[in-house]
Amino acid sequence: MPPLTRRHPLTRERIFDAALAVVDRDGLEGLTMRRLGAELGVEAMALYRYVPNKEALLDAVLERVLSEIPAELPTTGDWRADIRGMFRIFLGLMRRHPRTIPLLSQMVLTDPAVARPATLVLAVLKQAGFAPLDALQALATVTSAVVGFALSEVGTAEACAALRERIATGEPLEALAGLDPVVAALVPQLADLDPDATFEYGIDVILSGLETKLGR
Amino acid sequence: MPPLTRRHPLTRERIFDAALAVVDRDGLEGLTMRRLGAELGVEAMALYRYVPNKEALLDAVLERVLSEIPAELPTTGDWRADIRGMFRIFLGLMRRHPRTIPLLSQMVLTDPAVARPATLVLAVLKQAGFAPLDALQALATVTSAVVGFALSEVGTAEACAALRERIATGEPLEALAGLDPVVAALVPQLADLDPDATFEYGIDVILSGLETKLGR
DNA sequence: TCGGCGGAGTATACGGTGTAAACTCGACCG
DNA sequence: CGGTCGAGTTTACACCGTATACTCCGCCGA
Repeated sequence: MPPLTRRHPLTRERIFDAALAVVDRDGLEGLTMRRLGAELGVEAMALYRYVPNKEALLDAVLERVLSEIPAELPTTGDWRADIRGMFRIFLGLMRRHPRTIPLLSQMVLTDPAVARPATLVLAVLKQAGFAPLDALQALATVTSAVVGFALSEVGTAEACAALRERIATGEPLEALAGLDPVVAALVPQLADLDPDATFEYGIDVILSGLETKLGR
Repeated sequence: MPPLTRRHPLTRERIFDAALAVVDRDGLEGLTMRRLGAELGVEAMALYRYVPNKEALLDAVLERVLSEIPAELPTTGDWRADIRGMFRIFLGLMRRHPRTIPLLSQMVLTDPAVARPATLVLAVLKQAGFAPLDALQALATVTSAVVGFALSEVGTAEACAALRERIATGEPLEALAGLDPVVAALVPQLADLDPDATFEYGIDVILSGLETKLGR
């Protein structure tokens, strides 16, 4: 990356790259116009020549993240495998940029950056034989689920770490006080759940559910 | 509600009620210590006698929302119907308080207010015959999905309204430019999707998927 | 009846935020 | 070589969360 000179001024791309880097490192509330400016060796107000406001900056960061989704994926002919693959790509995205998940969780289909990968899923579902309306609802189900998965996975991650520590030190969990003890005994085991296994479990559930819908 | 007097000072409960009211009305970023104080006829700093900081205030708002979940629900003996009912209760919660969804989407199971309804689901799954580990993973699947559903539903709601308008005026959708036209033609129909039907579709998918898991 | 005490709420202040408006100043073009 | 234009800076404002010090009322013991 060339240094910032009169001949190589700021760029929207430069700004968005730096913004994503800041978010990845410091989280969403660590992204500040002044901090981002400093990251680029520039005053905060310089950014406003390239971005109308902070909201637009965040939109662009979301788009930058989504752009990591390949433009097209090889389809195997097995729609279940294809959907599973897309699930995994999206989860990978969220694991690479966990601090952007609040952004990703609020994406809407009318955003072009979102519509593109969505049509990939739609195409696979259509090919699989889903009727148009069913394909749309299946798309909603799949995307909702994968966003929910990623949200709960990263959200629970550090909580689970704390939980594990509390269990190791033998400290009781006041969260479970007063609950049905038999059931409550299950909750601490959440800390031992393998995220990948849980994720694959969820995919299995949704895929076989979709299969049932398709067969009917 | 009695007026604010020396005999009836502020209360954590009063504060949390007002905070939820503000969030419901103005959204999360409309909730400000000063605004909340004004709402209660008090200076912002007065709140700090009852709440250590704003984060704790938001936690309490989340808890207040979750407290609307009934302490126990009548179980019908049909686990599928019971899970469906819990899905609907949770969705209702999010529809009643859509601006709190960013809060709800980040809840963790170690929070007592979250653990209580979670054990309700776990109990039903256990009763249905799920092995402990499966019940946990099924719980993760169900909660992830319902959070994802609600997120995408309210997130898409106003976008769909705009979409419908754009379609009515015949304006083309630049979001779909350059995409496979056959597939892209499906996307605008999202605006016509009935939220309830989409939601029930998702429940169907997950329930029949879980059933498959149970049968194996 | 009085005095002081404690606690609820206030006043003030500080560093941080997003951003509007005016400004500077160097590189290019005629 | 002088003017212009545009990238970046400076300054300013309203608002944010919150630390600290303050005020002042209502109760309690004497």
